Amino acid sequence: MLQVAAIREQTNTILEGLRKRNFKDGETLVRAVLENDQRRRDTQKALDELKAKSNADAKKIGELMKSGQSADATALRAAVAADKENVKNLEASFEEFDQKQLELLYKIPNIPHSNVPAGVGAEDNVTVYQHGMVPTLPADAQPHWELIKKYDIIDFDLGTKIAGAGFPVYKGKGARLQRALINFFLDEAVSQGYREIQPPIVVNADSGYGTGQLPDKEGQMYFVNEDGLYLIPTAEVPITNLYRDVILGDNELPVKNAGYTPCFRREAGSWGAHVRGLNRLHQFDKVEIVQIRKPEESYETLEIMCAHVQGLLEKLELPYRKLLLCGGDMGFGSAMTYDLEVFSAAQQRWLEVSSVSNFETFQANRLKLRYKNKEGKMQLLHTLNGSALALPRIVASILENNQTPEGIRIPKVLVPYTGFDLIA
RNA sequence: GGAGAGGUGGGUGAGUGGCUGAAACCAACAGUUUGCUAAACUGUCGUACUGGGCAACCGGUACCGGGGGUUCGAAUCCCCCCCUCUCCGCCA
Repeated sequence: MLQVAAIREQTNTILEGLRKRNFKDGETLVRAVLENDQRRRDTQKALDELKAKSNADAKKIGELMKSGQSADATALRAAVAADKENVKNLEASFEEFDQKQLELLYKIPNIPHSNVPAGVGAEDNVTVYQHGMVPTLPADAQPHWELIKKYDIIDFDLGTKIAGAGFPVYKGKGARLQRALINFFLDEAVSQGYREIQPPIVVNADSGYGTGQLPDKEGQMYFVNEDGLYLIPTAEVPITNLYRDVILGDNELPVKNAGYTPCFRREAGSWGAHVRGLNRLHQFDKVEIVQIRKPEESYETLEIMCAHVQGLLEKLELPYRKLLLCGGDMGFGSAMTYDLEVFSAAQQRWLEVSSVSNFETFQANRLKLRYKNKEGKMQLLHTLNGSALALPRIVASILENNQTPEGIRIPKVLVPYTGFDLIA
């Protein structure tokens, strides 16, 4: 969430940023924040002054009683008791303004970085890099949802039977391929200096608010009502929340964590034409990389993280393109996002396999994640994260792009992990 | 799930209803001294919001697991919740 001070002091910059995002209610919300902020501060001032008076009076009563002037003490006591009612009222309205402020701030998305192109949707994203040849497949090439049946490696019907649609069962070499990819991705991350983390895959509400899934995406997470826990939609949530309410020392920075987790998404209302097979699931596997950086380093880090992901795709021999998302297509909390898309030959489509984002202070502000800078001043840190990588669409692409008359060819780099080089 | 103990500043840990935003020690930081390292000594050493200077600063308020309550006044008393530890039960 944005800082009120920023909204107050750089109102025009903020409004401009929201317009770039094509965020409709920007003007209204910002105005409401400013108005509420003023009232909140006025109330606090009045409240603080009244409390200061009461505190002083209370102290005086103690002194009077000690020196035996109990008549004076009793009189003063009555006066303070009268102030108490006012304190209560002021407290109540302050509470209201404070709560209102949070509610308003929760609704305002992050401000895009100046390099982010304007635009309203996917068609305005900018392709900044493209790599690899789009393979030409034989005329009888099949999409992955056919291939998985042909080779009996992923079973949607079984998943539907034991859980529901969107919960596939991986079998034999299909399961082995999953494990190979997870291990490969983790090894690659560790070799780049990331610390491997295995977090819980359920989180409490505080964590959901910390990284911004709540209240924004309440209905998109599975919720365990009995215990008040959410199934994580991405490892970003637990791994970033490790640093909720943390003040990091200079020697603890930068933070580079990576973790594999299953991810759970309800995907309510998002099942459309292009979601067959592995393209969209309720449960999938992902290795996530998370970095926490000083503000001045974060954009350089964003490029480095992107390069890491691109390296993975190149090692897997997949043709991909790198998109710089336009203002209108970015996630709520992001200041700049690159999407990486792999070309799926059999579907003739680009599939998003990774999203790498710099959140600047947007998450850190909610998380209260800070450090002391050289001048000894407390400062919010920048958080970044990226998928490195999400498995299902990678699997889909490998299956489709690498299909041969003999079977599915496994990328060389994975063979040590799978123990086989062909799914036949 | 049952019984008991406990949750205080980065850590250990004191705390009588007003003199406590909180002792002491350790750690950290700055300085002094010593030929270096070390030691010793001195000082600094929570966070948030807020008012003013609109900068190094000064003031106010709040915070001693969280939330309520009693009281003129609560870290200290009462209630609820959460968490940790020990023992028992159950169990991968």
